[in-house]
Amino acid sequence: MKIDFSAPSLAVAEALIGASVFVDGVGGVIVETEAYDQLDPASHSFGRRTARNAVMFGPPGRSYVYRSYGLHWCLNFVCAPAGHGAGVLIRALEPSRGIDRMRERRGIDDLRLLCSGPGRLCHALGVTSAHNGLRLDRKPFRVVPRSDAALVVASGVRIGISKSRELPWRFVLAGSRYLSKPLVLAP
DNA sequence: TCGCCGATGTTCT
DNA sequence: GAACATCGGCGAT
Repeated sequence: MKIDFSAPSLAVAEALIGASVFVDGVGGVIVETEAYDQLDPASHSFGRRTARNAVMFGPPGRSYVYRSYGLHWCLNFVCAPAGHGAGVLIRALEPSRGIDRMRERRGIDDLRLLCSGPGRLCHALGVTSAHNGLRLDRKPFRVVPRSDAALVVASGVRIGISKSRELPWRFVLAGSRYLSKPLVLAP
């Protein structure tokens, strides 16, 4: 089974929980995602196509990397058919491979803090603007679908946004200790 | 453990 | 000139 990135962002965000992502062999299990799309005021692709969000309007199955608050990088997977401006923000991983490399880059030891946040995981995996627009099925990326059919996915409201806060478009691996923040259910 | 706050670049008004 | 899909440090509890 492969992940179908041409599906809507909500479906992809749910399907990615329990999958693994690696950049040059460094990465882990995805435990937290958020869906965004063109009709969503909180999305970078809301409204019209611009230089920054261009990749979101391109073919699915590519990375969209942007700078957040002038300091951090954030990694998204573009999804839905080309032109839809949809994507999934990868918010947290449970580290599994290249842990020493991650500790080196992050300058901390605590496994739980290595990748528990969108900025943190990009730092740990070495993701920068150089990765913007790259295909996810080629080096340096590798995305492995989940194998555990029994895992439980929970959903709640997204984090750090001011618009469309009520939408339950955040997905997490239920019970994971590697989330950026606890899940908050939709009102 | 929690919450406030500054850092800092890019985008949009 | 304001807002922002964040993080880490600091002081208060």
